[in-house]
Amino acid sequence: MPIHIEELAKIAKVSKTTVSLVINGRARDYRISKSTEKRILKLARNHHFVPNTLARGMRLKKTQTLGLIVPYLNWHFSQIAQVLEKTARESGYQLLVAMTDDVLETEYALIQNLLARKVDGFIIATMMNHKQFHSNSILNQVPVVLIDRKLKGDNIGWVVSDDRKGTFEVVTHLCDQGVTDIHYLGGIKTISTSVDRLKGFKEALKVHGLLDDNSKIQETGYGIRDGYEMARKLFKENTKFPQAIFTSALTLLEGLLQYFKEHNPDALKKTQIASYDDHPMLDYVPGPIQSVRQNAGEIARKSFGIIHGVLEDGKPMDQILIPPQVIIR
Amino acid sequence: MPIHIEELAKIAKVSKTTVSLVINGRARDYRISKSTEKRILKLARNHHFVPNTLARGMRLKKTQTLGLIVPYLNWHFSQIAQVLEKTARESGYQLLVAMTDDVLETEYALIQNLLARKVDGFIIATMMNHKQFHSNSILNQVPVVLIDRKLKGDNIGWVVSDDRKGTFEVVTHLCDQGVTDIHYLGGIKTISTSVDRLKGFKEALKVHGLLDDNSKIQETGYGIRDGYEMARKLFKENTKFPQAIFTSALTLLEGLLQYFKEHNPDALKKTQIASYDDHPMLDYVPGPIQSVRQNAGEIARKSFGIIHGVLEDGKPMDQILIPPQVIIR
DNA sequence: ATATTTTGCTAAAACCTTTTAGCATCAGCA
DNA sequence: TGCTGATGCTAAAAGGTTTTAGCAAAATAT
Repeated sequence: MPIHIEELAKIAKVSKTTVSLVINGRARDYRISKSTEKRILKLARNHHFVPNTLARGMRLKKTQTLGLIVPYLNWHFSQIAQVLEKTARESGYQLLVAMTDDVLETEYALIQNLLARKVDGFIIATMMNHKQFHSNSILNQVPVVLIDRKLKGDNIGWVVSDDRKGTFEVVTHLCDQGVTDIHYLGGIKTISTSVDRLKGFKEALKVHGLLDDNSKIQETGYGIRDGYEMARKLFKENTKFPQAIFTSALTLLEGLLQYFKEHNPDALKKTQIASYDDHPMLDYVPGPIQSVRQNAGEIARKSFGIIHGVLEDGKPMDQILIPPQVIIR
Repeated sequence: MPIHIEELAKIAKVSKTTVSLVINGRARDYRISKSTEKRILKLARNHHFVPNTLARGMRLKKTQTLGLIVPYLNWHFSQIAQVLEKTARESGYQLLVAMTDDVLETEYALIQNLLARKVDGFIIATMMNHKQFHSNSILNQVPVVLIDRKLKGDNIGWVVSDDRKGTFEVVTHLCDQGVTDIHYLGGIKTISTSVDRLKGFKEALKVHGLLDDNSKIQETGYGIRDGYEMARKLFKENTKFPQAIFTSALTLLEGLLQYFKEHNPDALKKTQIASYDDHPMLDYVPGPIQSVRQNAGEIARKSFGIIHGVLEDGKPMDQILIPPQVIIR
C-alpha cells in the first residue's frame, strides 16, 4: 500500500536511481540538478514516501536495529532500556527487546532469532559463562556489549557497575556504625555481578578486622522468593538477632522485607539493612535502608556509545566500569 | 558471513527451491523425497542455517514483528512489555519497543519509523485524540491495539483497565471509612484514562452523598514532579488538614510521598491515601496505602491476542475492559 | 569545425527469500 | 510400443532498495 521508489520515479519522470540518490542526500555527488532534487523531495513528502527498510537492509547489510536482551524488566533494566532506546533512536537506531528469564536456552534461541533479523549489534545481560560465550561463534557476526555481567575476553565489550566498590562502600558504612555481625544474601553464584559484590563485601569486613564467616553468607538466586527464603533460613538458624543484613539485589531486599512484614514486624527497627540496587520508593520504607544506586543512564549511554563507535567509526571494543552511588538514608 | 540458501543448495546439490521447501516443512506438498529432505535438514543444522528474515519479510510482506509504543517504562508499562514480549515470542513474534515521553510528535515519528520497518501491527499507549488518530491514514496499513488509553472508533482495538470502576471502588472504600473530605490529584486531562478515573471518583462521592467540590480536584500532569506540586498546592490552599487524598497514578503518589517526607512527615498517619496503580513496595510504606492494581499481564495477553487474531485468523478488532483489583492494606 | 570536458541522468546488478508453473524421468498398463 | 500418471525436482519472477559504471547531450576549449 505505501508508495515505493519506483512509483515515485514514474511520477517524477526520472529513474529510481535518481530518486534514491536524492532521498539519500547524495544528489550533489551525482550532479542531479537542484530543480530535479527539489521536485523529487517535494513529491516524496506529498506522497509520504519512506524507504522500505527491509529492502534497504538487504542491500546495505545493516538494519539500524540493535538487540537488547535482558533477563527481565525490573526497575534497573527498565531504566537502562528506556535510556538506551532514546539514545539509540537519536542516532537512528531502533531496539528489539527480548527477555530470557535468566534461562540459558532462551538466551541462545533469542540470539539466533535476532541474528536472523539482522540486528547490527547486541546489548546483553548474559547468563553465559566465558566458555559458552566464546564458543558461540555467531557472536563473531556482530558486535556485542555486555551489561550488568562482564566476561573476560578481548574483542568483547562491557559496561557494568563497579559492583565490588559499591558493595565495599555500603558495607563499610555499616561497619563504621559499629556493626560487627553482618549477613549476606546473594543470588546466582556464577555471574560476575555476584562474584564482585561478594568480593566487595568480604573486603570491607577484612578492612574492618571482622572475620569472614561463611555461615553468614547465603547465595541462592535473584528471585524475590529467594530473598524471602534466605531470610527465613537466616532467622531460623540464628538465635541471636542479626545486627545487619546486606542483600545483593533489589529483589532480595523485597523478599527480605516481605519476610519481615510477615514474621518479624519490628525487625526493621532492630536490624540495619543495606542493599545493592536502589529504588525511589526505598525513601518511604522505614528502616532506614542504605542502598547502592547504579547509574543506569550512564550504563545505557556508554554501552550504546561502544556499539556505535564500533559500527560507524570502526573503533575498538571497550570495557567500562561505572561507579555507583551509595545512598545513605 | 552466515550461510544462505543458495550456498546450502549448492552443497546439497539441489536447487534453492528444494531447500526452501524443505526448510519451511513443505517437502511433502511438493513430493521432495524423504531422503533429500533429511539430507537438507541435516546440512542446514550443521551449517547453522537460519533464513534471512529481511528477504523473507520482503517476499512474504510480513515480518513477525510488532511495534510497542509506550510513553515510558514505568512499573506498569514494564510489566506489560515483559509479558507481551514473552507472549508474542511464543507465537513467533518479536517486539520493537519505543518510548514517546508522552510527546505527540515523537509518537508520530515513531509510528512512521516502525511502519518503514514493516512491523505487522502496533500496540500503543497513545497520546493522540480521536481526531488525530483517525486522520493518521498510515494506521490503516496495519492493525493497531491501544492500551492504557482508549479511543472511540470501530476498526480500532483497545485493552484498558476499567479505570472508572477501579477508582470508584477504592474511593468508595475511603467513604466507607467515614471520610468525607477527599482530594483528587490527577494527570493529563485529555486521555481517556484521566477522564474515566475522575468519573469514577465523582460517582463514588455522589453515591455517598458527598458534594462534588471542584476545588479539591487538581489535574496537571503525570510526572512525579506534578504530584509533588499538586501536594504543595493542596497544603498551601487548605488550612484544614485533608482527611484523604486520591492520586490517579503511581507517579503522583510518589510525588505526594516525597512532599510528605520533606514537609509533613506525620501527614502519612493523619491522612488516608489511595492511589490508582499498585507497586509491590507499597506494602512496606507505612500509611497504609490503598491502591488499585491493574492486571498488566492480562492487558498484555489480551492485546496480543487481538492483534494475533486479526493478523492470522482474520478476526475482527476487539475492545476489552480489564477489571483491576483494589488492594486494601 | 573538431576535440574535450562537464552536466545530468540511468541501466542493471545484487541482496535472499518464497512460490507458481512446469519439466524430465520412470513405472504401470493396454 | 505408446500412453498415462506419478514422482522428484527446478527455473524464474517478484519484492524494494543502493550503487557502479557509463551514456548522451551540452558547454567549453583548441
